[in-house]
Amino acid sequence: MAAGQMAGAAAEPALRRQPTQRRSREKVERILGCATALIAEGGSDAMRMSELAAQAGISIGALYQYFPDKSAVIRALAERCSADGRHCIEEGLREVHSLAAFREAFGALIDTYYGVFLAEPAMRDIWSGTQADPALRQIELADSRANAALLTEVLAPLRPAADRSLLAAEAFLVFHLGEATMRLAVSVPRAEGDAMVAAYKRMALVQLCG
Amino acid sequence: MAAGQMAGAAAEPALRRQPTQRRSREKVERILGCATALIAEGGSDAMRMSELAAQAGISIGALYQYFPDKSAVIRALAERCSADGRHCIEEGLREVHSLAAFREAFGALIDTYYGVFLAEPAMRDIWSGTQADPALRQIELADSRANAALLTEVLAPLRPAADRSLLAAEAFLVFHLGEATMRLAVSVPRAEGDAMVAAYKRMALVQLCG
DNA sequence: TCCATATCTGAGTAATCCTCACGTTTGATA
DNA sequence: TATCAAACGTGAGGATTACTCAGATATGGA
Repeated sequence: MAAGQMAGAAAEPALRRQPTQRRSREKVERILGCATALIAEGGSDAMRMSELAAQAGISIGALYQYFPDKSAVIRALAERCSADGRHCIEEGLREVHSLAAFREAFGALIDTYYGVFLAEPAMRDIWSGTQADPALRQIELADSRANAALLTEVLAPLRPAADRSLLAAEAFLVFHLGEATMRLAVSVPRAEGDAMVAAYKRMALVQLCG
Repeated sequence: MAAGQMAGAAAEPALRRQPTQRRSREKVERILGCATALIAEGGSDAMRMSELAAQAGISIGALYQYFPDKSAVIRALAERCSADGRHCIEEGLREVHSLAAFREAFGALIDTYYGVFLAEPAMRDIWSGTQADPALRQIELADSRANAALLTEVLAPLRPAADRSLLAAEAFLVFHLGEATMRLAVSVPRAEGDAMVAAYKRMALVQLCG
């Protein structure tokens, strides 16, 4: 799916002012960077729009010229994360032409993902608000579906006997459970978290590779 | 000075006023019932404390005599849910003395849980706010751990070769992923959700029973 | 230099959580 | 039954915060 814009009723755009000039684009980047830092500190609920504006070195009014509301800032971060993740998966599955290669590539992807989760508290917080904000939930579901489609595309030729649409649904679930595993793993002692990620890998591979 | 009913120095008690009289206890019940209805309508973020007081037929001040703040209402509902769930699991695993019986009992429990999730939108919403409110997260983690301990207690004798602490960690993960599966399953078309729950059962049983 | 357009500013508005000083009800006891 | 202290209830208002808008400032071309 190449469509970047979300389907559905005419929602407000993610950015109020289209950053045509380079200066504006840099400002948006600075805002998002500050937002990441503030969310990492105390979560997105504790992030104050006034504080964000101050950190970014602009007035509250200017901030609201770029983003229509607070949730749009969160959404922009989520979309950026989502794109990064998909790119990572595309790279990781590029040269996979056997089940053995798939197992190895999948394990490596999970390890990478786990590393990012350990390193980026802001990311954990953003995806946790997924039920409260329907727009954010849409992003997450679309993300999981797209990633599952990538998996399915690689897996289907390797498992010609499997029903393709069932495979897609299972890949969707496996992906979602990967995120849940990460969230849990980073909130228990490190050794236990590592064991959980390992257990998840086993479960996922049994499900995906049979 | 108020009489020293404060047990711990750090955390505020779930109920501000101890309901010594029957009238008060009934009132707490009515408040929680109205809260469930309001959350089912639009989520806990959209629940207004003033609206909750109006629905329960009391003033805003009276509401705050029972609950120290809004999150305490949510927590009270979460704790109630949690206790119900644990009771359900204890019942379901009572007479399990073989792996075959375990498989059947586990499947039945998941089906029950899925049914509750489909029927109770308020429950979905409450558990989704789990990252934003640390106290709620603690309840959820403690709940998962307690339930995993129940599973482990039943499973360990059936799998004497398995390492018990590893089994406990895996049961913890499996439990958590069950919740994640439910959340996902209820937000996709019914047929796909059913397929996901079935896939989860397979994965969980492979992991738990070998 | 002058003007049109783009961008910025920050005090103010509205919505909401929660408090507190004071009024009302209850039930044990005289 | 009458009394009163403690339990319970009330709702206007304080405090916080997302978001707006009328006016100020910066920019770049003629």
